[in-house]
Amino acid sequence: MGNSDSDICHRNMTSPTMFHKRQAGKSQTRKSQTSALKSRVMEVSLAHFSDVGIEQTNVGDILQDADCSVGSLYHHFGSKEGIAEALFVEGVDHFNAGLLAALLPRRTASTGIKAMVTFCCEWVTDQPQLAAFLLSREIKLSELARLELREKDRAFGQSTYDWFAPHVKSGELQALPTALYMPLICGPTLECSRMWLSGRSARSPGEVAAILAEASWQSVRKSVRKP
Amino acid sequence: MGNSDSDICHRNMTSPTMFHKRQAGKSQTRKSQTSALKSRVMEVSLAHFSDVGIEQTNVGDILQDADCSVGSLYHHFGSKEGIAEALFVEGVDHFNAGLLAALLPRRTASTGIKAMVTFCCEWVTDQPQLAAFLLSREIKLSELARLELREKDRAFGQSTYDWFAPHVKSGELQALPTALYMPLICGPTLECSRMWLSGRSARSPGEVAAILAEASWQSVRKSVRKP
DNA sequence: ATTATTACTAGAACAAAATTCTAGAATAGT
DNA sequence: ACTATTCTAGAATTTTGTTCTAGTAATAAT
Repeated sequence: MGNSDSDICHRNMTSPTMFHKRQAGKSQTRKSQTSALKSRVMEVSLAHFSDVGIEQTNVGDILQDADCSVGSLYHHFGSKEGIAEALFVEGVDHFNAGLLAALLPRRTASTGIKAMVTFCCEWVTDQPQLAAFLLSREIKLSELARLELREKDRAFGQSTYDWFAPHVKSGELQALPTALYMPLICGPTLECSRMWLSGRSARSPGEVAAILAEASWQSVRKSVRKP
Repeated sequence: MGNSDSDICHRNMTSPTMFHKRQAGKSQTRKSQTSALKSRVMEVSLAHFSDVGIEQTNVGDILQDADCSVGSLYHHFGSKEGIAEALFVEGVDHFNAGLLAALLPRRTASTGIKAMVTFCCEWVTDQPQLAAFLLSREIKLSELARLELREKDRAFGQSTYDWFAPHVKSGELQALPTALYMPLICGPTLECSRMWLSGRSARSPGEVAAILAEASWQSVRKSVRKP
Protein backbone atom coordinates (compact mmCIF):
# COMPACT_ATOMS: atom_id res chain seq x y z
CA MET A 1 0.00 0.00 0.00
CA GLY A 2 1.13 3.58 0.50
CA ASN A 3 4.86 3.15 0.96
CA SER A 4 6.49 6.27 -0.31
CA ASP A 5 9.07 6.09 2.44
CA SER A 6 11.73 3.47 2.92
CA ASP A 7 10.71 -0.15 3.11
CA ILE A 8 13.49 -1.01 5.45
CA CYS A 9 12.18 -1.26 8.95
CA HIS A 10 14.86 -0.32 11.41
CA ARG A 11 14.40 -1.43 14.95
CA ASN A 12 13.80 1.96 16.45
CA MET A 13 12.49 4.53 14.05
CA THR A 14 10.92 6.76 16.61
CA SER A 15 12.96 9.02 18.83
CA PRO A 16 12.27 7.96 22.42
CA THR A 17 12.16 11.33 24.03
CA MET A 18 11.77 14.75 22.59
CA PHE A 19 10.91 16.25 25.93
CA HIS A 20 10.15 15.01 29.42
CA LYS A 21 6.55 14.82 30.41
CA ARG A 22 7.34 13.51 33.81
CA GLN A 23 9.60 16.11 35.33
CA ALA A 24 6.59 18.37 35.45
CA GLY A 25 7.55 21.36 37.52
CA LYS A 26 10.26 21.90 40.11
CA SER A 27 13.88 21.80 39.17
CA GLN A 28 14.87 19.22 41.75
CA THR A 29 18.23 17.58 41.47
CA ARG A 30 18.29 14.47 39.32
CA LYS A 31 19.34 12.44 42.32
CA SER A 32 16.32 13.39 44.40
CA GLN A 33 14.02 12.85 41.44
CA THR A 34 15.44 9.40 40.99
CA SER A 35 15.15 8.37 44.59
CA ALA A 36 11.63 9.78 44.65
CA LEU A 37 10.83 7.61 41.65
CA LYS A 38 12.26 4.54 43.32
CA SER A 39 10.31 5.02 46.50
CA ARG A 40 7.18 5.81 44.51
CA VAL A 41 7.58 2.50 42.69
CA MET A 42 8.15 0.64 45.92
CA GLU A 43 5.19 2.24 47.63
CA VAL A 44 2.84 1.55 44.76
CA SER A 45 4.16 -1.98 44.36
CA LEU A 46 3.69 -2.78 48.02
CA ALA A 47 0.09 -1.70 47.82
CA HIS A 48 -0.51 -3.97 44.85
CA PHE A 49 1.54 -6.89 46.14
CA SER A 50 -0.12 -6.96 49.53
CA ASP A 51 -3.51 -6.60 47.92
CA VAL A 52 -3.47 -9.17 45.14
CA GLY A 53 -0.05 -10.80 45.36
CA ILE A 54 3.03 -10.44 43.23
CA GLU A 55 1.88 -12.65 40.40
CA GLN A 56 -1.49 -10.96 40.01
CA THR A 57 0.07 -7.51 40.03
CA ASN A 58 1.09 -6.48 36.58
CA VAL A 59 4.01 -4.27 35.81
CA GLY A 60 1.85 -2.04 33.65
CA ASP A 61 -0.20 -0.97 36.64
CA ILE A 62 2.86 -0.20 38.69
CA LEU A 63 4.26 1.82 35.80
CA GLN A 64 1.08 3.80 35.50
CA ASP A 65 0.47 4.37 39.21
CA ALA A 66 4.06 5.35 39.88
CA ASP A 67 4.30 7.37 36.67
CA CYS A 68 7.42 5.49 35.68
CA SER A 69 8.72 4.26 32.35
CA VAL A 70 9.56 0.66 31.52
CA GLY A 71 13.17 1.59 31.10
CA SER A 72 13.48 3.25 34.47
CA LEU A 73 11.80 0.43 36.28
CA TYR A 74 14.03 -2.22 34.78
CA HIS A 75 17.07 -0.04 35.21
CA HIS A 76 16.47 0.30 38.94
CA PHE A 77 14.93 -3.01 39.87
CA GLY A 78 15.81 -5.45 37.11
CA SER A 79 12.50 -7.23 37.28
CA LYS A 80 9.17 -7.37 39.04
CA GLU A 81 10.65 -9.76 41.55
CA GLY A 82 13.43 -7.25 42.02
CA ILE A 83 10.95 -4.78 43.45
CA ALA A 84 9.58 -7.45 45.76
CA GLU A 85 13.09 -8.30 46.85
CA ALA A 86 13.89 -4.69 47.72
CA LEU A 87 10.68 -4.38 49.69
CA PHE A 88 11.35 -7.63 51.47
CA VAL A 89 14.85 -6.78 52.59
CA GLU A 90 13.80 -3.31 53.70
CA GLY A 91 10.84 -4.74 55.61
CA VAL A 92 12.86 -7.38 57.39
CA ASP A 93 15.44 -4.81 58.40
CA HIS A 94 12.78 -2.55 59.80
CA PHE A 95 11.11 -5.32 61.72
CA ASN A 96 14.31 -6.77 63.15
CA ALA A 97 15.60 -3.39 64.21
CA GLY A 98 12.35 -2.61 65.97
CA LEU A 99 12.25 -5.93 67.72
CA LEU A 100 15.76 -5.55 69.02
CA ALA A 101 15.04 -2.03 70.15
CA ALA A 102 12.10 -3.35 72.11
CA LEU A 103 13.99 -6.28 73.60
CA LEU A 104 17.46 -5.10 74.48
CA PRO A 105 16.60 -2.47 77.12
CA ARG A 106 14.59 -4.99 79.19
CA ARG A 107 16.27 -6.30 82.28
CA THR A 108 14.12 -9.28 83.23
CA ALA A 109 13.25 -12.38 81.22
CA SER A 110 9.57 -11.80 81.67
CA THR A 111 9.48 -8.21 80.50
CA GLY A 112 11.81 -8.97 77.59
CA ILE A 113 9.75 -11.83 76.21
CA LYS A 114 6.56 -9.89 76.63
CA ALA A 115 8.08 -6.86 74.97
CA MET A 116 8.97 -9.00 71.95
CA VAL A 117 5.46 -10.29 71.57
CA THR A 118 3.90 -6.91 72.13
CA PHE A 119 6.18 -5.26 69.61
CA CYS A 120 5.38 -7.95 67.09
CA CYS A 121 1.64 -7.49 67.56
CA GLU A 122 1.82 -3.75 67.25
CA TRP A 123 4.12 -3.78 64.27
CA VAL A 124 1.78 -6.02 62.32
CA THR A 125 -1.25 -4.02 63.33
CA ASP A 126 0.43 -0.72 62.47
CA GLN A 127 1.60 -1.69 59.00
CA PRO A 128 -0.68 -4.40 57.78
CA GLN A 129 0.38 -4.04 54.15
CA LEU A 130 4.04 -4.60 54.80
CA ALA A 131 3.23 -7.36 57.26
CA ALA A 132 0.96 -9.14 54.81
CA PHE A 133 3.65 -8.91 52.19
CA LEU A 134 6.42 -10.23 54.42
CA LEU A 135 4.29 -13.04 55.76
CA SER A 136 3.00 -14.10 52.37
CA ARG A 137 6.40 -15.42 51.44
CA GLU A 138 5.63 -15.70 47.77
CA ILE A 139 8.88 -13.90 47.10
CA LYS A 140 11.46 -15.68 45.04
CA LEU A 141 14.69 -14.19 46.29
CA SER A 142 17.80 -14.01 44.18
CA GLU A 143 20.82 -15.93 45.35
CA LEU A 144 22.46 -12.68 46.36
CA ALA A 145 19.53 -11.48 48.42
CA ARG A 146 19.22 -14.91 49.97
CA LEU A 147 22.77 -14.72 51.25
CA GLU A 148 22.31 -11.16 52.45
CA LEU A 149 19.19 -12.18 54.32
CA ARG A 150 20.85 -15.24 55.76
CA GLU A 151 23.59 -13.07 57.17
CA LYS A 152 21.21 -10.52 58.65
CA ASP A 153 19.26 -13.38 60.12
CA ARG A 154 22.36 -14.79 61.73
CA ALA A 155 23.33 -11.45 63.22
CA PHE A 156 19.82 -10.94 64.51
CA GLY A 157 19.78 -14.41 66.03
CA GLN A 158 23.09 -13.70 67.71
CA SER A 159 21.84 -10.46 69.23
CA THR A 160 18.76 -12.07 70.68
CA TYR A 161 20.77 -15.02 71.89
CA ASP A 162 23.13 -12.69 73.72
CA TRP A 163 20.16 -11.26 75.52
CA PHE A 164 18.66 -14.67 76.27
CA ALA A 165 21.75 -16.49 77.48
CA PRO A 166 22.05 -14.83 80.91
CA HIS A 167 18.42 -15.51 81.67
CA VAL A 168 18.80 -19.13 80.71
CA LYS A 169 21.81 -19.35 82.94
CA SER A 170 19.99 -17.75 85.83
CA GLY A 171 17.22 -20.29 85.49
CA GLU A 172 14.42 -17.96 84.47
CA LEU A 173 14.22 -19.24 80.91
CA GLN A 174 14.17 -22.84 79.79
CA ALA A 175 17.25 -24.14 78.05
CA LEU A 176 16.08 -24.97 74.55
CA PRO A 177 17.60 -25.51 71.11
CA THR A 178 18.41 -22.00 69.93
CA ALA A 179 16.20 -22.34 66.87
CA LEU A 180 13.14 -22.83 69.06
CA TYR A 181 12.99 -19.56 70.95
CA MET A 182 11.71 -17.41 68.11
CA PRO A 183 9.01 -19.84 67.00
CA LEU A 184 7.79 -20.28 70.56
CA ILE A 185 7.79 -16.60 71.35
CA CYS A 186 6.56 -15.17 68.07
CA GLY A 187 4.89 -18.17 66.42
CA PRO A 188 1.46 -17.69 67.96
CA THR A 189 1.54 -13.99 67.19
CA LEU A 190 2.53 -14.55 63.59
CA GLU A 191 -0.19 -17.13 63.19
CA CYS A 192 -2.74 -14.70 64.59
CA SER A 193 -1.38 -12.06 62.25
CA ARG A 194 -1.84 -14.27 59.23
CA MET A 195 -5.41 -14.99 60.21
CA TRP A 196 -6.22 -11.36 60.81
CA LEU A 197 -4.51 -10.15 57.66
CA SER A 198 -6.33 -12.68 55.51
CA GLY A 199 -9.66 -11.87 57.06
CA ARG A 200 -10.05 -15.19 58.80
CA SER A 201 -10.10 -13.55 62.20
CA ALA A 202 -11.69 -10.34 63.37
CA ARG A 203 -9.44 -9.44 66.25
CA SER A 204 -6.18 -7.72 65.40
CA PRO A 205 -2.95 -8.86 67.02
CA GLY A 206 -2.83 -5.51 68.77
CA GLU A 207 -6.08 -6.31 70.54
CA VAL A 208 -4.88 -9.61 71.89
CA ALA A 209 -1.28 -8.64 72.52
CA ALA A 210 -1.51 -8.97 76.28
CA ILE A 211 -2.93 -12.49 76.13
CA LEU A 212 -0.36 -13.60 73.58
CA ALA A 213 2.48 -12.07 75.57
CA GLU A 214 1.47 -13.88 78.72
CA ALA A 215 0.94 -17.21 76.95
CA SER A 216 4.25 -17.07 75.12
CA TRP A 217 6.01 -16.21 78.32
CA GLN A 218 4.47 -19.24 80.01
CA SER A 219 5.69 -21.44 77.17
CA VAL A 220 9.36 -20.55 77.56
CA ARG A 221 9.73 -19.73 81.27
CA LYS A 222 11.29 -22.24 83.50
CA SER A 223 9.32 -23.05 86.57
CA VAL A 224 8.14 -25.69 88.91
CA ARG A 225 4.41 -25.95 89.02
CA LYS A 226 1.99 -26.79 91.68
CA PRO A 227 0.25 -30.09 90.86
CA MET B 1 7.90 -20.95 -2.09
CA GLY B 2 6.42 -24.24 -3.23
CA ASN B 3 2.75 -23.47 -2.95
CA SER B 4 0.94 -25.84 -5.23
CA ASP B 5 -1.82 -26.18 -2.70
CA SER B 6 -4.26 -23.53 -1.58
CA ASP B 7 -2.92 -20.22 -0.38
CA ILE B 8 -5.69 -19.80 2.12
CA CYS B 9 -4.43 -20.57 5.55
CA HIS B 10 -7.19 -22.11 7.57
CA ARG B 11 -6.88 -22.04 11.30
CA ASN B 12 -6.19 -25.70 11.77
CA MET B 13 -4.74 -27.42 8.77
CA THR B 14 -3.13 -30.24 10.62
CA SER B 15 -5.17 -33.05 12.03
CA PRO B 16 -4.52 -33.10 15.75
CA THR B 17 -4.36 -36.82 16.26
CA MET B 18 -3.85 -39.63 13.81
CA PHE B 19 -3.01 -42.05 16.56
CA HIS B 20 -2.35 -41.87 20.27
CA LYS B 21 1.25 -41.81 21.32
CA ARG B 22 0.39 -41.65 24.94
CA GLN B 23 -1.77 -44.69 25.54
CA ALA B 24 1.35 -46.75 25.02
CA GLY B 25 0.48 -50.31 25.92
CA LYS B 26 -2.13 -51.81 28.20
CA SER B 27 -5.78 -51.54 27.33
CA GLN B 28 -6.82 -49.87 30.54
CA THR B 29 -10.25 -48.41 30.76
CA ARG B 30 -10.45 -44.81 29.70
CA LYS B 31 -11.56 -43.87 33.17
CA SER B 32 -8.49 -45.27 34.87
CA GLN B 33 -6.23 -43.73 32.24
CA THR B 34 -7.80 -40.39 32.89
CA SER B 35 -7.57 -40.52 36.63
CA ALA B 36 -3.98 -41.67 36.31
CA LEU B 37 -3.29 -38.65 34.15
CA LYS B 38 -4.90 -36.33 36.66
CA SER B 39 -2.94 -37.66 39.57
CA ARG B 40 0.23 -37.59 37.51
CA VAL B 41 -0.35 -33.93 36.82
CA MET B 42 -1.06 -33.21 40.46
CA GLU B 43 1.99 -35.09 41.64
CA VAL B 44 4.31 -33.41 39.19
CA SER B 45 2.77 -30.01 39.89
CA LEU B 46 3.18 -30.38 43.63
CA ALA B 47 6.84 -31.15 43.16
CA HIS B 48 7.33 -28.02 41.09
CA PHE B 49 5.11 -25.78 43.18
CA SER B 50 6.76 -26.72 46.46
CA ASP B 51 10.15 -26.37 44.88
CA VAL B 52 10.01 -23.05 43.08
CA GLY B 53 6.49 -21.76 43.73
CA ILE B 54 3.43 -21.55 41.55
CA GLU B 55 4.47 -18.52 39.58
CA GLN B 56 7.93 -19.82 38.78
CA THR B 57 6.56 -23.14 37.65
CA ASN B 58 5.62 -23.06 34.03
CA VAL B 59 2.87 -25.07 32.52
CA GLY B 60 5.16 -26.40 29.83
CA ASP B 61 7.25 -28.24 32.39
CA ILE B 62 4.23 -29.80 34.00
CA LEU B 63 2.98 -30.88 30.59
CA GLN B 64 6.28 -32.49 29.76
CA ASP B 65 6.89 -34.18 33.10
CA ALA B 66 3.36 -35.51 33.35
CA ASP B 67 3.28 -36.45 29.67
CA CYS B 68 0.06 -34.53 29.22
CA SER B 69 -1.29 -32.36 26.43
CA VAL B 70 -2.34 -28.76 26.76
CA GLY B 71 -5.90 -29.71 25.97
CA SER B 72 -6.12 -32.38 28.62
CA LEU B 73 -4.65 -30.19 31.29
CA TYR B 74 -7.04 -27.34 30.66
CA HIS B 75 -9.93 -29.73 30.29
CA HIS B 76 -9.33 -31.18 33.74
CA PHE B 77 -8.01 -28.23 35.71
CA GLY B 78 -9.04 -25.09 33.84
CA SER B 79 -5.82 -23.26 34.64
CA LYS B 80 -2.51 -23.50 36.42
CA GLU B 81 -4.14 -22.08 39.53
CA GLY B 82 -6.77 -24.78 39.15
CA ILE B 83 -4.16 -27.43 39.78
CA ALA B 84 -2.93 -25.55 42.82
CA GLU B 85 -6.46 -25.23 44.07
CA ALA B 86 -7.11 -28.95 43.77
CA LEU B 87 -3.88 -29.71 45.61
CA PHE B 88 -4.69 -27.20 48.29
CA VAL B 89 -8.17 -28.46 49.05
CA GLU B 90 -6.99 -32.06 49.07
CA GLY B 91 -4.11 -31.16 51.36
CA VAL B 92 -6.20 -29.23 53.85
CA ASP B 93 -8.72 -32.07 54.01
CA HIS B 94 -5.99 -34.56 54.68
CA PHE B 95 -4.39 -32.46 57.38
CA ASN B 96 -7.62 -31.57 59.15
CA ALA B 97 -8.85 -35.13 59.13
CA GLY B 98 -5.57 -36.35 60.58
CA LEU B 99 -5.52 -33.70 63.26
CA LEU B 100 -9.05 -34.51 64.38
CA ALA B 101 -8.27 -38.22 64.39
CA ALA B 102 -5.34 -37.49 66.69
CA LEU B 103 -7.27 -35.18 68.97
CA LEU B 104 -10.74 -36.59 69.44
CA PRO B 105 -9.84 -39.88 71.16
CA ARG B 106 -7.88 -38.12 73.91
CA ARG B 107 -9.56 -37.82 77.24
CA THR B 108 -7.46 -35.25 79.06
CA ALA B 109 -6.60 -31.68 78.12
CA SER B 110 -2.91 -32.34 78.39
CA THR B 111 -2.81 -35.41 76.16
CA GLY B 112 -5.14 -33.79 73.62
CA ILE B 113 -3.11 -30.63 73.19
CA LYS B 114 0.12 -32.58 73.00
CA ALA B 115 -1.39 -34.98 70.48
CA MET B 116 -2.30 -32.03 68.26
CA VAL B 117 1.20 -30.64 68.32
CA THR B 118 2.79 -34.01 67.81
CA PHE B 119 0.54 -34.84 64.88
CA CYS B 120 1.30 -31.50 63.32
CA CYS B 121 5.04 -32.04 63.64
CA GLU B 122 4.90 -35.51 62.17
CA TRP B 123 2.61 -34.57 59.34
CA VAL B 124 4.92 -31.80 58.21
CA THR B 125 7.98 -33.99 58.56
CA ASP B 126 6.34 -36.87 56.68
CA GLN B 127 5.17 -34.86 53.68
CA PRO B 128 7.40 -31.86 53.41
CA GLN B 129 6.38 -31.06 49.85
CA LEU B 130 2.70 -30.84 50.60
CA ALA B 131 3.42 -28.97 53.82
CA ALA B 132 5.64 -26.45 52.06
CA PHE B 133 2.96 -25.92 49.47
CA LEU B 134 0.16 -25.43 52.00
CA LEU B 135 2.22 -23.13 54.18
CA SER B 136 3.40 -21.00 51.28
CA ARG B 137 -0.10 -19.64 50.82
CA GLU B 138 0.64 -18.17 47.44
CA ILE B 139 -2.51 -19.78 46.14
CA LYS B 140 -5.13 -17.51 44.67
CA LEU B 141 -8.31 -19.48 45.31
CA SER B 142 -11.41 -19.13 43.22
CA GLU B 143 -14.50 -17.75 44.89
CA LEU B 144 -16.03 -21.21 44.87
CA ALA B 145 -13.03 -22.84 46.50
CA ARG B 146 -12.80 -20.02 48.98
CA LEU B 147 -16.34 -20.67 50.17
CA GLU B 148 -15.75 -24.41 50.25
CA LEU B 149 -12.65 -23.89 52.34
CA ARG B 150 -14.35 -21.42 54.64
CA GLU B 151 -17.05 -23.97 55.34
CA LYS B 152 -14.60 -26.80 55.98
CA ASP B 153 -12.72 -24.44 58.26
CA ARG B 154 -15.84 -23.63 60.20
CA ALA B 155 -16.73 -27.29 60.62
CA PHE B 156 -13.21 -28.08 61.72
CA GLY B 157 -13.22 -25.23 64.20
CA GLN B 158 -16.50 -26.46 65.61
CA SER B 159 -15.18 -29.99 66.08
CA THR B 160 -12.13 -28.82 67.94
CA TYR B 161 -14.18 -26.39 69.99
CA ASP B 162 -16.50 -29.20 71.05
CA TRP B 163 -13.50 -31.06 72.32
CA PHE B 164 -12.04 -28.01 74.07
CA ALA B 165 -15.14 -26.67 75.77
CA PRO B 166 -15.43 -29.29 78.51
CA HIS B 167 -11.80 -28.85 79.47
CA VAL B 168 -12.20 -25.12 79.68
CA LYS B 169 -15.24 -25.61 81.85
CA SER B 170 -13.40 -28.02 84.12
CA GLY B 171 -10.64 -25.48 84.61
CA GLU B 172 -7.82 -27.37 82.92
CA LEU B 173 -7.61 -25.03 79.94
CA GLN B 174 -7.59 -21.26 80.01
CA ALA B 175 -10.67 -19.50 78.73
CA LEU B 176 -9.48 -17.62 75.68
CA PRO B 177 -10.99 -16.03 72.58
CA THR B 178 -11.78 -18.99 70.35
CA ALA B 179 -9.56 -17.72 67.57
CA LEU B 180 -6.51 -17.93 69.81
CA TYR B 181 -6.37 -21.63 70.57
CA MET B 182 -5.08 -22.79 67.21
CA PRO B 183 -2.37 -20.11 66.94
CA LEU B 184 -1.18 -20.81 70.47
CA ILE B 185 -1.17 -24.56 70.06
CA CYS B 186 0.07 -24.90 66.50
CA GLY B 187 1.74 -21.54 65.87
CA PRO B 188 5.16 -22.46 67.19
CA THR B 189 5.10 -25.74 65.31
CA LEU B 190 4.11 -24.08 62.06
CA GLU B 191 6.83 -21.50 62.49
CA CYS B 192 9.38 -24.26 63.08
CA SER B 193 8.02 -26.02 60.03
CA ARG B 194 8.48 -22.98 57.84
CA MET B 195 12.03 -22.59 59.02
CA TRP B 196 12.87 -26.22 58.45
CA LEU B 197 11.15 -26.39 55.07
CA SER B 198 12.96 -23.31 53.83
CA GLY B 199 16.29 -24.57 55.06
CA ARG B 200 16.68 -21.96 57.76
CA SER B 201 16.73 -24.58 60.46
CA ALA B 202 18.34 -27.99 60.56
CA ARG B 203 16.11 -29.74 63.02
CA SER B 204 12.85 -31.13 61.66
CA PRO B 205 9.63 -30.54 63.57
CA GLY B 206 9.51 -34.27 64.18
CA GLU B 207 12.74 -34.07 66.12
CA VAL B 208 11.53 -31.35 68.43
CA ALA B 209 7.93 -32.48 68.72
CA ALA B 210 8.14 -33.33 72.39
CA ILE B 211 9.55 -29.94 73.37
CA LEU B 212 6.98 -28.09 71.27
CA ALA B 213 4.16 -30.18 72.67
CA GLU B 214 5.15 -29.43 76.25
CA ALA B 215 5.68 -25.71 75.59
CA SER B 216 2.36 -25.30 73.79
CA TRP B 217 0.61 -27.12 76.58
CA GLN B 218 2.13 -24.73 79.11
CA SER B 219 0.90 -21.78 77.10
CA VAL B 220 -2.75 -22.74 77.19
CA ARG B 221 -3.13 -24.66 80.44
CA LYS B 222 -4.72 -22.99 83.39
CA SER B 223 -2.74 -23.19 86.56
CA VAL B 224 -1.56 -21.44 89.61
CA ARG B 225 2.17 -21.21 89.76
CA LYS B 226 4.60 -21.20 92.54
CA PRO B 227 6.30 -17.82 92.83
C1' DA C 1 -27.44 -51.86 15.81
C1' DT C 2 -27.19 -47.20 14.84
C1' DT C 3 -27.08 -42.75 16.15
C1' DA C 4 -26.43 -38.87 19.33
C1' DT C 5 -24.20 -37.17 23.14
C1' DT C 6 -20.62 -36.65 26.18
C1' DA C 7 -15.94 -36.86 27.97
C1' DC C 8 -11.58 -36.52 26.73
C1' DT C 9 -7.11 -35.70 23.99
C1' DA C 10 -4.30 -33.07 20.96
C1' DG C 11 -1.54 -29.25 19.52
C1' DA C 12 -1.69 -25.05 16.62
C1' DA C 13 -3.14 -20.35 17.22
C1' DC C 14 -3.74 -16.49 20.22
C1' DA C 15 -3.33 -12.89 23.73
C1' DA C 16 -1.37 -10.83 27.50
C1' DA C 17 2.27 -9.71 30.13
C1' DA C 18 7.23 -9.42 31.32
C1' DT C 19 11.49 -8.16 29.71
C1' DT C 20 15.00 -6.64 26.35
C1' DC C 21 16.89 -3.36 23.37
C1' DT C 22 18.32 0.92 21.29
C1' DA C 23 18.73 5.55 21.78
C1' DG C 24 18.51 9.97 23.70
C1' DA C 25 19.09 13.18 27.94
C1' DA C 26 21.12 14.53 32.36
C1' DT C 27 24.96 14.45 35.32
C1' DA C 28 29.66 13.50 37.14
C1' DG C 29 34.42 13.13 36.41
C1' DT C 30 38.63 14.60 34.06
C1' DA D 1 34.94 20.90 26.73
C1' DC D 2 34.79 16.27 26.40
C1' DT D 3 34.03 11.53 28.03
C1' DA D 4 31.90 8.11 30.86
C1' DT D 5 28.11 6.89 33.45
C1' DT D 6 23.63 6.89 35.06
C1' DC D 7 19.04 7.37 34.09
C1' DT D 8 14.75 7.82 31.21
C1' DA D 9 11.88 6.45 27.40
C1' DG D 10 8.93 3.46 24.78
C1' DA D 11 8.87 0.39 20.70
C1' DA D 12 10.03 -4.38 19.74
C1' DT D 13 10.49 -8.95 21.28
C1' DT D 14 9.91 -13.06 23.97
C1' DT D 15 7.78 -15.82 26.98
C1' DT D 16 3.97 -18.09 28.81
C1' DG D 17 -0.68 -19.01 30.00
C1' DT D 18 -4.88 -19.93 27.79
C1' DT D 19 -8.26 -20.52 24.00
C1' DC D 20 -9.88 -22.73 19.99
C1' DT D 21 -10.97 -26.15 16.59
C1' DA D 22 -10.80 -30.68 15.49
C1' DG D 23 -10.63 -35.31 16.11
C1' DT D 24 -11.21 -39.88 19.01
C1' DA D 25 -13.04 -43.10 22.49
C1' DA D 26 -16.85 -44.28 25.39
C1' DT D 27 -21.60 -44.17 26.72
C1' DA D 28 -26.58 -43.26 26.40
C1' DA D 29 -30.65 -43.03 23.68
C1' DT D 30 -33.56 -44.55 20.02
